[in-house]
Amino acid sequence: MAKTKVSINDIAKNLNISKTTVSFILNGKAKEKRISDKLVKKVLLKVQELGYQPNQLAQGLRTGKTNIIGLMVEDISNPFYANIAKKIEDKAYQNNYKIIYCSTENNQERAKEFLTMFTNIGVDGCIIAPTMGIEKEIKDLVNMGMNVVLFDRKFENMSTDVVMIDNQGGVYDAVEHLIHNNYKKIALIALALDKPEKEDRIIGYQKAMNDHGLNPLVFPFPFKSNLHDYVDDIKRILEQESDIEALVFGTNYLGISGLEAITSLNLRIPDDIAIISFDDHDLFRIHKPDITVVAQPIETIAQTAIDTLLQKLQGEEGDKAAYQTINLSTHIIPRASSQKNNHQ
Amino acid sequence: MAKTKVSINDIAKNLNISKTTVSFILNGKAKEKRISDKLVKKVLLKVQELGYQPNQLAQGLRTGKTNIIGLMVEDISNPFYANIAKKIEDKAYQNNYKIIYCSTENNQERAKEFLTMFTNIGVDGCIIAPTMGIEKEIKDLVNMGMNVVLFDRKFENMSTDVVMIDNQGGVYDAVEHLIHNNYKKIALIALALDKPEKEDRIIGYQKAMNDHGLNPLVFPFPFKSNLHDYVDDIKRILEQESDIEALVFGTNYLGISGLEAITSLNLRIPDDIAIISFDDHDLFRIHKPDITVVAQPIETIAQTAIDTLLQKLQGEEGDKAAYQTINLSTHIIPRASSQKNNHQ
DNA sequence: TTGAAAGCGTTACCAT
DNA sequence: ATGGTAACGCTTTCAA
Repeated sequence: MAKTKVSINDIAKNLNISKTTVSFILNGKAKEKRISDKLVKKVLLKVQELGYQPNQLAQGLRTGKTNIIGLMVEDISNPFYANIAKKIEDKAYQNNYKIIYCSTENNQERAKEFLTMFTNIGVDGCIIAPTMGIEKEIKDLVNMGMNVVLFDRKFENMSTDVVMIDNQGGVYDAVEHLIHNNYKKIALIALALDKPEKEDRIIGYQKAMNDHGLNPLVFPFPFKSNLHDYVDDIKRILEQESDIEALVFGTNYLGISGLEAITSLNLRIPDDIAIISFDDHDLFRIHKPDITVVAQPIETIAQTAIDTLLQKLQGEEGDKAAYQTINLSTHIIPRASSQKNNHQ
Repeated sequence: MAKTKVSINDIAKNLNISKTTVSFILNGKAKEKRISDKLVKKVLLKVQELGYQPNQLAQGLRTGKTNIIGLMVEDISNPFYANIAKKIEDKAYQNNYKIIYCSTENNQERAKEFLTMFTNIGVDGCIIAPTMGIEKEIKDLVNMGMNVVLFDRKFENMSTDVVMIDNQGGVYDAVEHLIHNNYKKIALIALALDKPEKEDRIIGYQKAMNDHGLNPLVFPFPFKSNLHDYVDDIKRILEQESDIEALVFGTNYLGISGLEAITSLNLRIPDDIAIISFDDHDLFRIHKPDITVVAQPIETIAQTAIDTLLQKLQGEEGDKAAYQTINLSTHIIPRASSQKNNHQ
């Protein structure tokens, strides 16, 4: 911690005026308080000279506002979250907010501790991609008056703004895309933090399969902190279910793990097996063959989340009551991994 | 910001004792102050009951310690930095420190503003992967008594701890690896934020080439915030210098851009051109053929940086004077992109 | 037009 | 063994 910082008192003493006056000037209330232009200039000059910077801790303590936004994501090293974080941080910064972020690794305990940290530190609001099991804690936060915007996952009956994408529709489209390319035996490998029947990506898959009279085949996975563990699991699936024609992956790291599994089994994409993954990724774009994906509108998600929060933070107290759920749609980026060369 | 938080006063009033006593108990000074076990228990119980959490702003204001560490990196969406950030955050969290991070995008102005933000907010220390041109600001920070650990890049004559990797040696090894695999016309594509002759990765390349009597061919690049822009540049190079046999990339995103360029020109790796890149990446591991890399010891870098800082923060005032530069070495992960099948 | 003083939630010195 | 109170740096009400 910096030692000898110059405080508002130093400015005041140095100029033989009261710190009140300095504070007024610094907070742009000079006109309102009809402080003479001369004095204003003198103070501003001294501020420059002494390199005064307000202590945000004291400011925060006094005003109850810290200009800090808490951002909680599942895994900051996942490009999906990293890019959202970057965008959010950028926008926050432009509006004079700082981001204090944390990466939960889907650890419920950690997530809870981060939430109390947010309140202890006094963040003005937070943007959260919630993990399972922290519904109560978030509710408490909201009840205490914290401004919260959720994204990526949501809870039922929660009084917060939510930015979601159409997970069901995204996977539905993916399955249809495969069906249109003449694949029939299509399996889904997806994360199921909650019960499978409550996971939208699984639901979307099942709907699509049913609508086309095909048998669904779902492999639900728990979250694993070591992503490499998925590779072996997927290899096992591929070995046991060798008649699978196409695979849909519910997240980018499942897709990447799948790619590794497929490669190590010497299967060819898309001839032996077609694949399509949720979330775009450099790797999917550059891989040969390149991989068809269900792309999330990352920019829009970030933009919407931060805009919504800033509006709450800067808006009237009145409109705090109005909560909205914003649904954004995904789009398929068709690439080589989902269309057999010799087909049709 | 949370509204009705229970304060230490509430506890005191509720129990009809002074807040001093509560504070002593909460800070583990009960024995030292010989407070009765009964009272201690009663207070702790009430704390539980009321769900008291200390206000860290007030704590910070009073003690001059915030338990916040500032982390500044070039680009949080680069897996190299993201993984380091994750590791650092993890370790910090275990030691009851929070991370407030920011991503400079190599923007000098932004970096400077973040640094003043760090002091205004009163972080206890910071870990910085510095961009060019902020040498003076970092020096000021250090002079104010801030604990600073630098990594990834360093400045000369700076009184801070530094965690570096052997950039020269890493590239040197890469070049030798290629030479051993019978490549002669080896070019380097690397970032040069500073003058090329001051960039260790460029120096290492030149040394290696000279030591083996080969002509160096360096393509230095400025930082570009849109990484896609590199692709076209690299394509142009490949078209103009069609006799290049092997390419060394100075960073992972240059390597990825190179891969895109090579693919779009329909060149085969490693038969038409061999490549080796600095920094490992999922993409390099999974790409076909997989890409040889100079891997940085990410875990160790993160571990060393945070350990060094924590030691400073928690250690005696005395050892602040001792600064060390820690050099870690890289290692080559040989893969298919750097050895011709028909060679030898 | 300017200033004194209270107060935000803590900690810590000095009493008792 | 416990409590009163000043202080951290700032904002803001009230007074002059």
